[in-house]
Amino acid sequence: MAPPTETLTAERILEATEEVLRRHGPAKATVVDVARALGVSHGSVYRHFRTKAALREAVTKRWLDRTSEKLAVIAAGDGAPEQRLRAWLAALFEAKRHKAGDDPELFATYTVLTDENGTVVGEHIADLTAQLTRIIETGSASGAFTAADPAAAARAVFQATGRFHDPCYAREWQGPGIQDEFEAVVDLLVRGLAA
Amino acid sequence: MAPPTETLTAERILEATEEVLRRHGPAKATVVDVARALGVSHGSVYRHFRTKAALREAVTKRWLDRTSEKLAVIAAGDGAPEQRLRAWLAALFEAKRHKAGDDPELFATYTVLTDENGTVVGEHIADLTAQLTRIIETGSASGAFTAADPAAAARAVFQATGRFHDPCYAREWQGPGIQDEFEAVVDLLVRGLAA
DNA sequence: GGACTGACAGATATTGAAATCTGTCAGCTG
DNA sequence: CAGCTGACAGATTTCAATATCTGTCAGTCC
Repeated sequence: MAPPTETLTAERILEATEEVLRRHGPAKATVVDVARALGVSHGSVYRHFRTKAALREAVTKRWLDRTSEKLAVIAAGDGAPEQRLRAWLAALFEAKRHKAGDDPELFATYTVLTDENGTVVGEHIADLTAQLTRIIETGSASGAFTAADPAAAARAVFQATGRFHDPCYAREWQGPGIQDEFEAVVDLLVRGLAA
Repeated sequence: MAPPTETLTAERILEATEEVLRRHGPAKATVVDVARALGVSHGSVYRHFRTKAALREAVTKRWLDRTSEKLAVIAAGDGAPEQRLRAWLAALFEAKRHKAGDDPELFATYTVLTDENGTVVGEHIADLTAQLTRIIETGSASGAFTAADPAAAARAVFQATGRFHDPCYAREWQGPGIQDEFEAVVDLLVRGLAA
């Protein structure tokens, strides 16, 4: 299948694993499939990843990191904090909704993997919350927000918008009123922060 | 098992069904089991409920209605709207957390049933949101809240607190910081409503 | 004659044997 | 000798036969 005469790296294995997951889904994607896609024996894959779980965890981390990086650009922007907060939340929602709507099967795969890898997801959430904290801190400094504890406020904002980024709500992201609902929640939260 | 010489009512069937669900769990609870528990043939159960799904739906509705009724008392109370809102949300969270922590198996059963019965759950949510709307309307009238559209605000509050009542978060309700997180979100929302 | 039964057909779930997969490692290969 | 292979043991999954369940209805019993 793939060019067999090329050094086997963790990166190439991850790429092949994503492809296998895309093709077969999370339930039927095996380490043997990954090895076959790479034209090597499955023993070679175990040289780079101790277990199948570790391999899937690494794929999950890659996926989540891609989202983090995109949002970090917005968080580090230089607009008004309130606008940056709105843009950041909208981008998070849009990214998730887009993925879920575009390729529901792949999104289901992604959801299964995140369910298996609580630790990696926890780190991802910590990362996103840290980005939110920075936005709120900027706002507190400029007087746009009045948050005694920006980190706590960031956690509250993240949790209160869960309906618009948590995969367990994915099937509701295609409904008609969803955009209005998103804006209503964000307005309420921004008003609470600015109070 | 049960006294067989007594008229068979929908109510008695529902009671027996709850018991069977409690004992066997949602996957293994059959109509035959329910009939056996009542000392009748399963054909008799089908005289009162057209399908197994309808029977399970009726059980689900009963469960949800019990919660609605308890909360309606708080919603109709006569304290300050802000305090009533806080009390209502706290009662909703406490009720769910208590059920989930007390008897996780029964709660899992309840979760499976609600997943099957989207329509009934939708009505339940509409009911709860209507209660919230009434609280917010009172607050708008008295000047405690400034909500242009109380129904929309109610939906936003309900959705923003999903983490503290939606069963998909049940496993996180036992964690240590959860009470603080709940209060942080409620504070933020109340500030937003009062702004 | 209205409430109930129990046999039935088709759908669904259970079971256990066979196939596949995971993870290891001694040995091959370049 | 570093990287890879492929055979292997134990765990997991698949598959098909078997059993159980759902929903109906003609017939029984007050």
